[in-house]
Amino acid sequence: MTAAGQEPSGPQPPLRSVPAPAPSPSGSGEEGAAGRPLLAEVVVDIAAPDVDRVFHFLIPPALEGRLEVGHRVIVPFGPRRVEGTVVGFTGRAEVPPERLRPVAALQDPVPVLTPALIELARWMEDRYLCLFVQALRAMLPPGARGDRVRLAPRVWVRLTLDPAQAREQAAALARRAPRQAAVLERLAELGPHGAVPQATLLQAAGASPGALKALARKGWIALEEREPALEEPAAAAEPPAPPPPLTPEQEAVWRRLEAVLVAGSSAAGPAGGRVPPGQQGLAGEPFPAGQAASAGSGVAPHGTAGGRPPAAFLLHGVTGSGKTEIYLRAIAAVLAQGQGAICLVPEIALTPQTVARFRARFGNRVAVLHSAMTPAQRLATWRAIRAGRKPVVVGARSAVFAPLPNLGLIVVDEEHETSYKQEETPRYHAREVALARARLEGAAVILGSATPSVETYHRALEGELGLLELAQRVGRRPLPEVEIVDLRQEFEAGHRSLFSRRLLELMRERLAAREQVLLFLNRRGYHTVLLCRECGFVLRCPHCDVSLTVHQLPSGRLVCRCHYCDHRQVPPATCPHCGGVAVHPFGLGTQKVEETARKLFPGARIQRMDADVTARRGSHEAIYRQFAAGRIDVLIGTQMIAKGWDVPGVTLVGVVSADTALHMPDFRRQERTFQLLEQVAGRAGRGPRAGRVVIQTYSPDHPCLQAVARHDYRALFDLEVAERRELGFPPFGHLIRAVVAGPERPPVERAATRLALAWRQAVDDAGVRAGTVTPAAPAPIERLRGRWRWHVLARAADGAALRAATRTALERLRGAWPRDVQVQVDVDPYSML
DNA sequence: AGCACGCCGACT
DNA sequence: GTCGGCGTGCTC
Repeated sequence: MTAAGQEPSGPQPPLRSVPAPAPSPSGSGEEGAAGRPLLAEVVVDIAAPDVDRVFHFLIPPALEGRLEVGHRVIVPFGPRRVEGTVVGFTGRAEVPPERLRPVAALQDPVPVLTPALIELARWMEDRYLCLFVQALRAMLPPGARGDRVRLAPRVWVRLTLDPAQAREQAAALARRAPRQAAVLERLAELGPHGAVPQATLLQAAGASPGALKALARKGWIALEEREPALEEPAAAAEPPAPPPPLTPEQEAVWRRLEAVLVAGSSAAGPAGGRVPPGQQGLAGEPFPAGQAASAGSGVAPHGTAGGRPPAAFLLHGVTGSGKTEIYLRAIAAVLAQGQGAICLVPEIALTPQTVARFRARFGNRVAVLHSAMTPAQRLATWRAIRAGRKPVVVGARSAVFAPLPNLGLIVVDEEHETSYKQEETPRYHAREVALARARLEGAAVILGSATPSVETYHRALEGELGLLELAQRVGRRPLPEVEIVDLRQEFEAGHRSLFSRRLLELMRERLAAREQVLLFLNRRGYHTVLLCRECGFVLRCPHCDVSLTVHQLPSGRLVCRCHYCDHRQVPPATCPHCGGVAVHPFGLGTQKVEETARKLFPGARIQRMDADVTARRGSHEAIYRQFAAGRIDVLIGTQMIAKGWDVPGVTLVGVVSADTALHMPDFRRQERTFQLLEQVAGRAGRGPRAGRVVIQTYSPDHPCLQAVARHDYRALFDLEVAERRELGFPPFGHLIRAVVAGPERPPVERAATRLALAWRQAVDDAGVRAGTVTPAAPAPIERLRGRWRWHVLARAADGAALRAATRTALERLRGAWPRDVQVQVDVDPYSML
C-alpha cells in the first residue's frame, strides 16, 4: 500500500524544489541526475485503493524551479483534471515517456504541507491502515481542497456619501425602495469611510445584490474587491506578561526539561540532535514493530537506546499543580532557539481563557486553530504557520498537523482525553501522531495529565517516556475531600430522592454560607428513556437500534429523540408493545435534576448546562461567566462542566450518580470513571475555602471509587494493569476493529463472516503471537443511520504484526465486497459502538 | 435496431 | 472517484 518508489523526502526544513540532484550538464530546464527531465511525483486526491500511489507528471516550463514538495497541483487524470499533492521528484517513471503529461496548474502558490508531514502521512498509512491519500487529506487545512478554493476576493461595500446625506436619501427611498434604504441606513451607521463585506451587509439589511447595483449606479456606494484577510486579525499587542515564579517542585521538573530542550537543540542543526530523523526507510515498514505507535511492545518512541535522555515526557501533575506554566516555559525555550511548538488541547478546553494565557506570554506569535473558524480564516492561519510567522500553535486534535517549518516541541495537554481520537477515517490518535511526528522531526514531546491514560503511564514506567511529577497544588491547597454516599442505604431507609440526605445537608450548608455548588451528571448512556412499567418496553430509534432520549421542550411538551441520527417523535400515549398506559420517562437527566433541585431549593439561583442548553453559540461562555461572577448558586451539568473550570466560589461538588460510568461496556470504564471523577472533583476548593466532593453510588466499595476517594492515581493504575494484563488489553495487547456496514442485513452479515474467516486465516498464517480474531457479530449499535452494522475484533501482543496480517486479509478480500457494503478499520479503537 | 443500465478497468 | 467501453436485456 505504500506509495512506491519515492525519494525519501525526510525533514529538510529549507525547502527545495529538487530533493537532491544537481542541475544536469545540458542545462536546458530541470533535469534529473541521469539527464532525463525531472518528474513530479503526485498523489491524486481520489480516495480509492487502486489510485492510492504516486503518478508521475512532467513539469511544465512555467513551473520549472518553482514546484516544491507539498504543493497542491491540478493534474490531467484520464479524461478529467483532479487535484493532487506533490510528494517528491524523480528522474524516471516506470511508464513509457509518451504517456507522461504535464502538471496542469499550481493550485496554491505556497506548498501547504511540509516534506516532514508527507513522511508522517506515510507513517499514518501504515499505522492506521488507511489510504495514503486519506492521511494527506487529514493534514490539509479545511478550505484548501475542492474548488471552493479560497482566494476568491470578497466584495466590500463603502458609502461614498457622507452619513447625513445617506440618511436623507434613505428617508426619501423608504417608500419606493425599502431595501436600498435599509442598506443606506446600515452604511450610515458605520460613519464616514466605513466599509463592510457585501455578504454581511446584505444579511443585515435583508437586501439582495440588486439593491446594491442600483445604489452603485447612483454613485452613492462603491463596491470594492479585496483580498480576503491573509492572516487572522492580529491580537492586540500587549506586553508579554513576566512568567510567575516557580514552586520548588515546578523548578525541579523544569530543570530536567530544560536540560533536554536546550542541550538538544544546541547540538546539531534544525533536527535538534536529539533523534536522528529520517532514518526510517519509507518502503515497507517505516516504523518497525511497536515503536511510537504501540505502547508496551519493545522499542521506545524516542530512542532511549542511544543513552540520550528521552526527549518525550509524561508530566503527571495533579489538578492545579501548574502544568501549564511548565508548558509555557518549555515553549519559550524552544522559541528562543528559533524553533516552533504545537500545544494540543482538547476541543472543549479551547476557550478564550486558555488562548488568552498563551497570547499573554507569546503575543501575536500564537496561532489558534479551532473549529469555529471559517475555512478562509483557517487557511490564512495555516499559511502564516507554514511561512514561519506563527511559531506557536494552539489547537485541538488536527493541530498536530500544523505545518511548522521547524518544529521543536509538541505539548499534548490532558493527554488522556478521548477527544484526541478521531472517529472518522483516518482514525488516528493525536497523541500517537504527536509522538511519531516529533520523532520524525527530532522534536521533543510533553504529554500532560492529572490522570494519565494507562497506556501512557505504563510507557513512563517502562522508561519510554521521562516521568515528571507534580504532586502538590500551587499554593499548597489540599485536594478536596471526597465522600462516598451509599445509595443502597438511602433506599433502605426509604429516601428515594435523587439527592441523598448527606448531599442535601451539605448543599444547604454551603448555600447558606453563600458558596457555590456544582452538580455533575454523567448522562452518556444514562439518558432518560421512555419506559413502560407494565411490560418493560423501551422506545427505540427505528433507524439506529438505540433507545430514544426524552427531552422536554420549553413549552413543557415531551419529545423523543435519537442521539445518533436525530430522529424525533412524539411519545406514544400507550405502550406500542402491550397497550398499557404506564409509559413514562424513566432515568436521570440534567432536566430532572434541575427540576428536583428547584423544588428543594426554591430560593437558590439554579442553572443547567448541557448540550441542549449550549446549542446556542456562545451560551457556554455566557453561563461560565455568570457562574464565575457568582450569579449562579447551583450549576447542574454534564461532562462540559468538568473541564478546566476555575471558579473559586465552588466548595461543593455533588456527583449525582457514579454508576453509569462505572458500568459501561468498555474495557477502559474504570480508567474513564477515575479520570472523570477526579476532573470533576478538581473543580472544588480552588479558592480560599477547602472543597468537598460527594459521590452517590450503589457500589460504594468499588476499588475505582475508593481510589478516587483517596486521589490515588497509582491505585487506579495498578488495578487496571492487573486486569488488562490478564485479558491482553492495551497496553499489553493491541486491538483492531473492523465494522462492516450496508443497507441490507444478510449481505452485511455474510461479508462480516467472510472477513472474520480471512482475517483469522491471515493471523494464523503469519503466526502472530497471541493473535485472536472474534467471529463476526452484530455491532452493539446494529443499526445506525439506516445501515446495518456488524463487527469483528482482532487482538494480539504485537501491534505491527497484527496490522500486517490485517492488511493481508483486506488485500485478499479486495473487490470481494458487495457494492453497497463498506468496511471500516479502526486501529486501537476507543469506541466499540 | 436502439437504447438504458450496470459492471469493469484505467487513470502517469 | 469518475469516466468510457462494452455487455446484457428490454422496448419500439
